[in-house]
Amino acid sequence: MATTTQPYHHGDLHNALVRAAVELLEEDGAAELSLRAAARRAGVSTAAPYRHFSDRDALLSAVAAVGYQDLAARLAAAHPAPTTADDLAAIAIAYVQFALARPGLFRVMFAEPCDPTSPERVAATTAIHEYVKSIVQKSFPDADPDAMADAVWALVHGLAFLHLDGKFDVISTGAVADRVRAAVHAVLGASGSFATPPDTQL
Amino acid sequence: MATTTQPYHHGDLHNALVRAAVELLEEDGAAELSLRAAARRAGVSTAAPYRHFSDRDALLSAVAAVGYQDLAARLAAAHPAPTTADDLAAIAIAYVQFALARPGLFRVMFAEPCDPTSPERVAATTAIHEYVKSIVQKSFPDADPDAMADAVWALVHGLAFLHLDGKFDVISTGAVADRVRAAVHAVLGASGSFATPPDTQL
DNA sequence: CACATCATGTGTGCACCGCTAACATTATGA
DNA sequence: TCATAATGTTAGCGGTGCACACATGATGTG
Repeated sequence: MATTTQPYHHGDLHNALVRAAVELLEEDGAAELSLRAAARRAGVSTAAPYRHFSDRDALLSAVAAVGYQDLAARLAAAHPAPTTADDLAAIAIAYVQFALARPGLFRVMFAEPCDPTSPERVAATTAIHEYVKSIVQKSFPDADPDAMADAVWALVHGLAFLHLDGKFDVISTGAVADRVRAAVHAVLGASGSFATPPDTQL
Repeated sequence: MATTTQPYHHGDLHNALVRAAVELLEEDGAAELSLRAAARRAGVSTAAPYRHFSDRDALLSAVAAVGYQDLAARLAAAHPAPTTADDLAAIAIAYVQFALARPGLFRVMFAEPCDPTSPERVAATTAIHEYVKSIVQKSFPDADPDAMADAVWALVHGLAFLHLDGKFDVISTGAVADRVRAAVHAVLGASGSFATPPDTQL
């Protein structure tokens, strides 16, 4: 029989809270995520979440973890085995568009002054780091893999944040993609055109 | 004579609040900036700030604006007229160290879901953008200036954020500088070692 | 100088927040 | 069977952003 009366115990409140939190972030990308709001959406009292998360930060870390996985999936979908600059640009565009499409989630993942030692977080971010490194090793076999991985992630991450914060005055999604592609190509084809060293210069 | 009794009118509450807010951010880089805390530090009631700032966001924008100027000064001090990759690396290091030394301020400048149309903000960020562009034009005369400016700012900005958020597992300040330098050099010397196009590849 | 006006301060109150403590209910296993 | 632990509830504390009515004093006009 259907139970119109809610059972006292939720059953899977932990996951329900994470899902509710993600939904709230999707709906209002600007607003801060409130533990109480997540509880309301999950249909429990305001104190219930504390049985599953030690504090707000813990819920945020769990939310961020699902965000990292979503992001990884998006990047993999953008190009399975990138080798050329254009392949990398496609992944960069996917990264930036993830940030623009889900700003609330993206900020929780990266802009929140959270506890960076949360196991969920470190596992997910380490995975991203390894992913970038593996790509970089194939695309730039002669470069220092660690340094190059840092640089590529930073480039893409920086593009995402600057676009997200409106530091670049772009509007349409298509224009964003073009601009990201141009930036990636510019920096990946730069060393040849680097200004001549001081001694031979005017 | 000294006036131990505070006058009813503050005199320059606007600037006092901005200064108080910056101080609070410096003292506790992690904490959220509270309008009430800034008011307390400035020695006025909790409602007084609303005579000078329409809401919390407006104060944050003012705080961010001074942050942008400080940052610009730091960058200019790092190297007055960069042309080589090492010059650019020095500026990148200054940018990252600004973020690490003043995390609260840096987050207000870039990580806050604020109104990006605030005149103070756009003026300051446009100035940074122009600054980066002028540097890039001298260092990479053959590159598309706009695309290259986007890329360079994004690279440096991304490095700052990833270090700030602990996505890179580094501790000492010196190690951070080395790692940033390596990243900048890696990406600025990459195009020559780009993997050969698919047709000639295994 | 007298005085109206207005910018800028204060006090109070509301709704919301994170978090805790004490209590209620139900699932679990000895 | 029934103690116990897990997981819910209600109530409450201090903090926050913000709006309202009111107090104060600087400023310009007769």
